[in-house]
Amino acid sequence: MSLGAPGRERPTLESVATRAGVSRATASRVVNGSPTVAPHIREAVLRAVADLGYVPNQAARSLVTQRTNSIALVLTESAGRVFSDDPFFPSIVQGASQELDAAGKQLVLMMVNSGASHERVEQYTISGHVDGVMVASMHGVDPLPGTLARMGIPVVVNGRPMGHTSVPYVDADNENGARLAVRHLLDTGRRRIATIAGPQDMTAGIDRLNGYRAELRDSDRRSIIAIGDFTRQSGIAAMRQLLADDPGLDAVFAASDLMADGAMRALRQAGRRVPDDVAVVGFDDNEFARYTEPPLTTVRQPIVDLGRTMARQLLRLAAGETIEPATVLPTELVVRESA
Amino acid sequence: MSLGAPGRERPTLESVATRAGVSRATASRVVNGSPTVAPHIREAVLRAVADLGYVPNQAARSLVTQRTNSIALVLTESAGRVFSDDPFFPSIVQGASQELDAAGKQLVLMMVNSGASHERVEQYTISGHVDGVMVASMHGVDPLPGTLARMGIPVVVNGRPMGHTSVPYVDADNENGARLAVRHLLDTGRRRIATIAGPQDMTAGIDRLNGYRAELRDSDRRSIIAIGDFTRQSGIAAMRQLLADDPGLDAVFAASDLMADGAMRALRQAGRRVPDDVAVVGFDDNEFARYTEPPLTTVRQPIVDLGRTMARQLLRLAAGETIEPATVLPTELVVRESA
DNA sequence: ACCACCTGTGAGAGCGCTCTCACCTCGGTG
DNA sequence: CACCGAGGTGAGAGCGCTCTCACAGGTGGT
Repeated sequence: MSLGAPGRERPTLESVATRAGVSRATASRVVNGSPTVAPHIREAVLRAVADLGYVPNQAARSLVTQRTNSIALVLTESAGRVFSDDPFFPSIVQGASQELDAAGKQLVLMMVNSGASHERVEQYTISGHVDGVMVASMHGVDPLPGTLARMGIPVVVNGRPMGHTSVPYVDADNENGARLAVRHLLDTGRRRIATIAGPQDMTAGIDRLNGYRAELRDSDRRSIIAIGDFTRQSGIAAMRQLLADDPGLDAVFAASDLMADGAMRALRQAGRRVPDDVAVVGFDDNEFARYTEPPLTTVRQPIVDLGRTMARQLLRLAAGETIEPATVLPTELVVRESA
Repeated sequence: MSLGAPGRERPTLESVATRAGVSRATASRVVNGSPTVAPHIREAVLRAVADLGYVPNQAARSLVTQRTNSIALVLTESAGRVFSDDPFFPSIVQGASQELDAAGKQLVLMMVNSGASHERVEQYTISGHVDGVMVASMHGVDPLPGTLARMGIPVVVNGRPMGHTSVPYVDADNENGARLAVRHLLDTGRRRIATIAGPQDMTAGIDRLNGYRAELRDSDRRSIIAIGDFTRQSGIAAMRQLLADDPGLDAVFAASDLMADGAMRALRQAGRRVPDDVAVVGFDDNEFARYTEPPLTTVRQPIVDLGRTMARQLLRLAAGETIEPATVLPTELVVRESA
């Protein structure tokens, strides 16, 4: 038993060549689509390939070409939060996967939790396992992307990095999205508009808060702020705090749909009606936003597209092209019933 | 510009050996932790490794060892549904990733949509890119796992496959979970218990329906059935149909939390109170089940653990061990307020 | 008729690593 | 004191592929 793999030996290029009556070099040319092969020879080789069920050995190929056709996606976040209720990472994965598939590249997923495993990622990357790395980092100043880039590995990150790295990034227009939300609240006659901001060690949290502040400032209104961490639970807590701080508020902009949902629960428990007493706007436009009660007005950010764009940029970078240091995708307001 | 990678040449084993004043063979021994190396030599080699920043080239290593240290996770489902609101796949990924990380293996994610891309997966797998494959297939009779297994590639699938393959699988105890749900409803005095079943081309859907039926049969009650596809939307539609079919029903067991949530909405719209008029039990125990109104009583299935177990079994299989053809993880009832 | 040239093909040198095997040096044994 | 075995080390043969280079044969110009 043990060895597991029965089946006959895997055919090699050599065996294909022999069967087709050509040299290994020519067989290789056919397999790799070189144009300098006579039609009848190409035919013969292709037939041999089919007969034998030949598939090139990727390791051998990588060894000589120095390329692997795979791309790593590094998800740095406590594993628990990466994949909970929040479809953010899954959507990034989906987008990246689509784009890589189309380019015939494979996606290698790496989840990084502790700082210790950073080294693991570096080792893995250097060991020539991948042609490039996408980093969907969330928190603070993550040294990983910079380190990899300095080693000469193509890197693209998701979300504007904090600090001042020169690593190219892809992000949604968080600030403008927040402005759109607040403007909508202002336009619909709301006067005391609070916000439940995201974590302030992430640019997504910071930028959305900035947008909120900027838009209010432009219309001479005071800001009322509580901080959450994008989760529903934190939205509940933040909303309670806001109500305590300013019972007269008539609108809330939450920096995530999950927090907006939490806020609506807290409001309901406090006897406030949405949107009659308090209007609520979220951020993300997750699938469930259509199903909250009332359905959530929110700022849509194209997460899948973010993943796709990140992959596309990385592929260009890995191909030796020069890419824009920043790609910012537009956000838009989706008006439903909560505001 | 172009070539992208500046930085000096990557050091090879040869350069490490030279610097340490030993042969390549000995350097290799040290790097791979062979015990038959004199301490002072080992020291010298390790120093050279550190000085040079040597990292073994994975392609070269794979070429000779015929192993790659990576494992594929194939997700076969329309991409849209794989990563929407449903944390099923993300949780599987999380579990598998944890286990593989611990074993020093890498996770290669492949999303398969059309039947056409099955061939892509086969090619990729055969090309020696991975040491084994986990298939999280959802629908009907998927030929992929069988095909791979026949090629001598270690395969483990998630969820009992339909048809009669001999591919080992890992699954939750769907039938008993359903029985637990129905028994709870019976125990709490419900008389007319309906179910919103999952898709009947998936064993998860079938087995849960079977459990429902079996438990009702044991207590001589009639079954009232509607079929959904695990999504919230289908839960809404199914609930409406059930209400039309049997307005007197006083309980519903939904085969997914999403459908249970949909059912509760439909019930509310129909003016029924939960749980006073109609009790609702879900299946999954997704994160949001704690946040529905009222909080959802549901059958918990250990999805992350499913992913972990799948990975563990696959690793054993790939290591040449014999593994159980089926591993069934227990489900348990989580009582909240909806029933 | 000769030479320059282009096209298609094959020979062969590695890519960086692992692993078998032979070898060498001891310490212990008969 | 010859012999054996164990422990430690090095030489070298590949793993399967790509790619450079040389070469064979045919074409066209002079």
